[in-house]
Amino acid sequence: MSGFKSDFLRVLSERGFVHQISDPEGLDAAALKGPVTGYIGYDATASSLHVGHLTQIMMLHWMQETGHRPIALMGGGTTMIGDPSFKDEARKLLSVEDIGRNLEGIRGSFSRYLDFDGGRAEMMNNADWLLGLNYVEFLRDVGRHFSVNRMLSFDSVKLRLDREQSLSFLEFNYMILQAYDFVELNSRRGCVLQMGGSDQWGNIVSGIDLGRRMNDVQLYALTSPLLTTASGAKMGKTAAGAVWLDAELLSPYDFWQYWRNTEDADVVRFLKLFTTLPMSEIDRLAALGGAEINEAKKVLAGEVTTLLHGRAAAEAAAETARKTFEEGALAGDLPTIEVPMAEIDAGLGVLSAFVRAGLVASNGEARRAAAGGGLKVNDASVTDPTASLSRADLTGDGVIKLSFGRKKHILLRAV
RNA sequence: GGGGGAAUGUCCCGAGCGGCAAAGGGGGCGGACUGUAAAUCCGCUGGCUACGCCUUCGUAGGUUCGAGUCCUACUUCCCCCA
Repeated sequence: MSGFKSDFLRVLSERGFVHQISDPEGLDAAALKGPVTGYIGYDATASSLHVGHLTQIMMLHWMQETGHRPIALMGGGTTMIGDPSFKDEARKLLSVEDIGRNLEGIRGSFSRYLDFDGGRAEMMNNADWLLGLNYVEFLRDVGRHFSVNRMLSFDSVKLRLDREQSLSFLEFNYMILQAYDFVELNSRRGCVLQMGGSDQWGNIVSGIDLGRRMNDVQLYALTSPLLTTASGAKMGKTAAGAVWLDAELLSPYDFWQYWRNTEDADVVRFLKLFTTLPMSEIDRLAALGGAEINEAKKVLAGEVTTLLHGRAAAEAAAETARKTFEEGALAGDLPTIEVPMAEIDAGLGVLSAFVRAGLVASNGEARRAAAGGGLKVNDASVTDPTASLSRADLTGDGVIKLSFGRKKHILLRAV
């Protein structure tokens, strides 16, 4: 698997980013000869990227680190269509306004990982060339190179066809547009590599074929493995939803916690993929066993959070976690909600306080959680569901600590 | 075009003689054990102003004291024949 001569492929390979490469020797040689331009596309299906995208972002990061030129391609055009790959049903079409808003949200995340100064990296948007296409012209220039027979044979649409779920003509075109993007980037920027998750293989290879047919150029594909945790769950999902990169949607503290709670079996793999620590350091951490592996998890959480939110935010998160979990003390910068003092004086029910804090979804859930011993007010279990909070529950700092389970804590601040 | 079957708790799979808030899994959450891990064991897994009330079984009607369960039409999917 290794034996690559270029820094670029050697690093990606030893850190576990490589699933498939279309022409490993050819790409290795190209990367050895000089700077290679490569891209990854991101569709604007949500207002923020999440942990599932992080692998792809790190690949662009390493590309730049090893002396090449990454392009982050915003899918302002392709998001209008929606990628049907491996989806069992069509996704709802997003409005133009939503797409625009989502793109804005996504853009910000990249600056933490890529240095855009002096054209060392670039952000582009396929809306710039896709939206103005002339239909008939496009069909004659590009469409004629695609075989429907072949497109129907791809694994990515197999699920849909097997279930005889409708695959609309709109979605069917996604692959063609993505292939066209690749060729367009090749013409515009000399881009010869497209990377992506393993589910993108078919789409990427279509672009390679199209490049050869239209312009007789040699393009390359590199995909990363689909990430799951050691126990088989998809990466980046928690009870609360996706693990967002945008601090507005997921606080740095919660982001840090997500990594801190990594399963033992995943720690080394994640250190390689999601941090920039040198391999020697990772090897050292990998040697930790038993309870000591918690140190490795803290390093993991610290490094990943630092990359995304900065050193200060990472240290604050680590400190809050230390106080909360290791000292059992009340850390002042836990997530906080504000409640008017008048409501507390009026006797705010414990159950509704937990609902207000967003720790549980309903009074009923709060009631059940209390019955199961899962609710705590200032570290004391709630046994009476009809109890109310009062001024007397306020700690010295004027807050009440609400805990659901051992890991979720919210401060209720009276104002 | 003809014939047969199926849609269940808005996470998924899946049982369901006309009395059902609806079996059982998975997943998730909580508890115990640990190391803020995994594995294991236990509990919970419609809503509410809560010994009662309200809303749920593809959609819309109907029969019935009462329907997820029976009838009709429609929608979507699966299988067989042409």
